[in-house]
Amino acid sequence: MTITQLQYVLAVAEYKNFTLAAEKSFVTQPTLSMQVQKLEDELDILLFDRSKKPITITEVGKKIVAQAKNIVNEAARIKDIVEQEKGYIGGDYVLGIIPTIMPTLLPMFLKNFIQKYPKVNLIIKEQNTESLIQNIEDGHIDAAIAATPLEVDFITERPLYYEPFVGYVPKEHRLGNSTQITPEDLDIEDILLLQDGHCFREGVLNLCKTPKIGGDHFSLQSGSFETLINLSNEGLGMTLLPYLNTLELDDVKKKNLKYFEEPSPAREVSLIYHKKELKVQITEALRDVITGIVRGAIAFQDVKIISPIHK
Amino acid sequence: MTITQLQYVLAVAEYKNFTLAAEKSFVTQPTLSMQVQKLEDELDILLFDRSKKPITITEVGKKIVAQAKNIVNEAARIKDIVEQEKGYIGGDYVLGIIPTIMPTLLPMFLKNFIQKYPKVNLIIKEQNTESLIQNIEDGHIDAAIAATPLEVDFITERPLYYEPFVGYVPKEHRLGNSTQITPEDLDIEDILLLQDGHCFREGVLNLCKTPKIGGDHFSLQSGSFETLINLSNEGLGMTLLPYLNTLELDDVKKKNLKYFEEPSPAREVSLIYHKKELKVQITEALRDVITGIVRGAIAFQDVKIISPIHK
DNA sequence: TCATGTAGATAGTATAAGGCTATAAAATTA
DNA sequence: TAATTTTATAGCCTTATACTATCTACATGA
Repeated sequence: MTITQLQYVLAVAEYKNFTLAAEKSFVTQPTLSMQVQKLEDELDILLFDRSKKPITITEVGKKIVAQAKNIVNEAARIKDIVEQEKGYIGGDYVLGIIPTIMPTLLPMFLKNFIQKYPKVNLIIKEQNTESLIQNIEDGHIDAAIAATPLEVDFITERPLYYEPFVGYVPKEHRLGNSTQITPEDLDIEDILLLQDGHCFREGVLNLCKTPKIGGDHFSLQSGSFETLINLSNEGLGMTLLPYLNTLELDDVKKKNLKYFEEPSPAREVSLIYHKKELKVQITEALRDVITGIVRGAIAFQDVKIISPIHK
Repeated sequence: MTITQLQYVLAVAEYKNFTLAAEKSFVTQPTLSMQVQKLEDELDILLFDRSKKPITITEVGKKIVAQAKNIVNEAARIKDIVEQEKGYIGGDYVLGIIPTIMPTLLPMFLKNFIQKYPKVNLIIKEQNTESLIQNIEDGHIDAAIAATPLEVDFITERPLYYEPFVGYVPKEHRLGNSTQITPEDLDIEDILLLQDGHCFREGVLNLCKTPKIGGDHFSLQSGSFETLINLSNEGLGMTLLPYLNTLELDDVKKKNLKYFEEPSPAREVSLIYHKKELKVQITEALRDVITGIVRGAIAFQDVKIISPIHK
């Protein structure tokens, strides 16, 4: 039994296809097939049922795959330990970011980070929270930036900042004349929200439903806040913007912003990664850069965190 | 990097000697040396300082060794999973037992166990608690039977039974006429104890010192209770016997037994093993056999457990 | 001091492992 | 049934991993 064989098994388990698994493992299909067979012979057990299409994993196979994940992860940490020892910060690093954070946060730290750590090849992927979690589990993403808390058992969350929400209320709206707003002012019937995540829970906003417009169900898949603002201006209701998104608005639109009374509802934005930490130094470096930069940009005192998950 | 290489590194780390490590790994010294070198080359780091005698492990080496232990352990579990799946209960199984439990407990379950699981090659080692813990950490012992709680972080304890202590008091002794005794009756100055372990702590007996006789320090290294009884009969003081040891005494000696008032002080005897469980099925089988047999032999209700460790 | 012993490194070699290309076989899809 | 996709097999080459034999470095003691 070798670590390589276990990696091949993991690839097959993931892609349910030997040819594809071989490609992803950067070897030819026969090479991978042979190694998987060898392991099956050695253990004298069938890991995959090749008679079905797509290939299925046997019951023992599932247990072995789970354990193989462990082993491969732990083995990867050896390399980590060595790099940490050498003080080397470099190599590929895949960072996932959810769409509603990407456009505002990335420009703030990217240039700074790649200047400071030129040997790191940062690969950014925009994905929704669900995909991020899956990819972290599979080891395709080294860390991600998302709204927390997520309460996923294999994920470590390191809060980066707390970002208050700001109301965007056109003049014609029923709240158009108020200077400050409170969570109680909000009404599910005239508020526009992105589908991605933010579940405004009990005690704060209590709007844990699919956004509606009028009576029609209407969901904005990976829409931008720009779209929400435009819809809002069309009289379809008010909306909520994360604080960082309000900074780049033009003066006309800024006039429609209504801040919440403190404690302002806010989202917790965290760097998340697998509990079996890999590339620790890069993750720490990234966290340092982001918190250092954000510290200046967001200085709200009293916030109330809104959980992004639907229970 | 291969699992084999990591195993070789572990062997060198343990024996601090390449030749011996090679022997224990059942390969020749050059083979092992080469593989260790190859790993060092691959990681581009020195794991061992060969200039010193005996060999020392570098700082990085220590971290790598710790991680290698993890990996090798996790890899061993693969075999475990397969055997569990096949329902196979067999192979070598090394069980450690402390000297004060060995002579009474082993005869009770050994025959039964080897009949029930003929494919298991049970290897029994008598060792003190300290050695057992070390050997469990090093993977040389699969499980052990010892007095608990030990509070060792990498060890799982599974209590087997609670064994009360019984006083052995010769007629001439100051307590010779009492029918029952209490912990308060005991006096460090006239009690004979084995050095191995049992630390009678606050709240129960509070005799956490090296046994004395008269004023002279006198310690019985791995002595038997037989010796204690003989010394006691010589007028050197009373002693304490674990319940199971009292069953085999002759009638004359049995008359000197004084039971404690309930709650009787007792030791907790547990099956202990590494948290990264290996050979789970055998361990479970062993536990089943022992608890099944002991259930009949010990039926005390109210006991107060004495911790075996010195704080 | 010099022989002697002990421990680790090195050299040379046989066998096995792990990779490749080419191709066959099996199963699915058109 | 033909075409396509997917996995298994065969044959070959290179590298790894084991071995034996030997060398080197360093203690140790006569």
